[in-house]
Amino acid sequence: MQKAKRLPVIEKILTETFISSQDELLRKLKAKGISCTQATLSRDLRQLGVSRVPDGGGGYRYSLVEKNASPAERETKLHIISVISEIVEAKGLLLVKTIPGNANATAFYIDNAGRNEIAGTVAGDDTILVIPRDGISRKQLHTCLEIILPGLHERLKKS
Amino acid sequence: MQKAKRLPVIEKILTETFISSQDELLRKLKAKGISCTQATLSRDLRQLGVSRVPDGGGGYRYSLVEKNASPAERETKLHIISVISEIVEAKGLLLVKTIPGNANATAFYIDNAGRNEIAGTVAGDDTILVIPRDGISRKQLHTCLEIILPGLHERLKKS
DNA sequence: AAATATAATGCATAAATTTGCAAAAATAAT
DNA sequence: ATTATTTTTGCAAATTTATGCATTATATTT
Repeated sequence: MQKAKRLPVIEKILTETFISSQDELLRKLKAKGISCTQATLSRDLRQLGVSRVPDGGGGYRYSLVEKNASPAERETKLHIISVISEIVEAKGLLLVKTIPGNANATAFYIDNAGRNEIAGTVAGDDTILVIPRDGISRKQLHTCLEIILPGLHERLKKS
Repeated sequence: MQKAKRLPVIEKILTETFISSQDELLRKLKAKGISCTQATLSRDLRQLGVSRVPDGGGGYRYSLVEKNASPAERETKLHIISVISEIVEAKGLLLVKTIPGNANATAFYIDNAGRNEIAGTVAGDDTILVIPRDGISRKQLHTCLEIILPGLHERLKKS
């Protein structure tokens, strides 16, 4: 089971390289010491929300649309991550704690990540309640969280 | 040869309907009286710059990213079209005439359409020079123009 | 208007992607 | 700790998409 380590690597490769097929991605992963099958990549790409767009010259490329957003947006993501102090799970919900006054901006960011796993959020001043959609398991929620805000797992406290 | 009438219809269908495969699109087209093969659609979609994105729930959908832009953006397109008075071809270039003072905004719009066929533009006060990339035929240029600013063909004067 | 060059398409086939199913791995529950 | 669940994956098969080639229709040139 190496999905957790594979996804971030895939994201990285996609933002740095021009990839036009899953087999090509497969080779790039192998080169980085990660091995799986193309079928697995097909599933990963879908979960990551990767789309395939015409490259404007005969071919196609896989694109992590959100990541290809403006530099300002990436900045925001880093900023958001830096502002989160702690994450707690309770009653199947997620409590995200931020430094005072930053809950709303953070909640907005989470809402706009466009993740199907999250039903919605409610934010106070320094705390956000993230409500998962019915049928989403803790595991799925964690993976989702890792996708929109990588590296936060470490700050996650089990209740 | 019905590509010219097919492309706009495809665009319309894609903006109005949730399409998840080329065959599905094929059927929708048939229903509208346009018939072709899946192979042709594959080529059309690429030319239109249609991408395939995860729908957030197990499947994929074809999406005309630029069209799915904000209402404000569509407004802009309509506005741009309304502001163009005439198009003339000369020396393999395209001269787009606008009402006074609107050339720059229009040129900006054309530049940002992200069309590979166009090398660049130069705008004065009411005239834009559109420079096609080498190897692009007049036909290709026309199709390209029709894609970014539909309905303008009628205003095109041959030199 | 002929002749020549381009572009559009279908057909069949190749290539790429997705998916059902079963086994292995990981997580949660008792 | 064991047992029961859920998740991850590979494999092979099914589905979907792309493409080489030949043909017909359009456009350009002379």
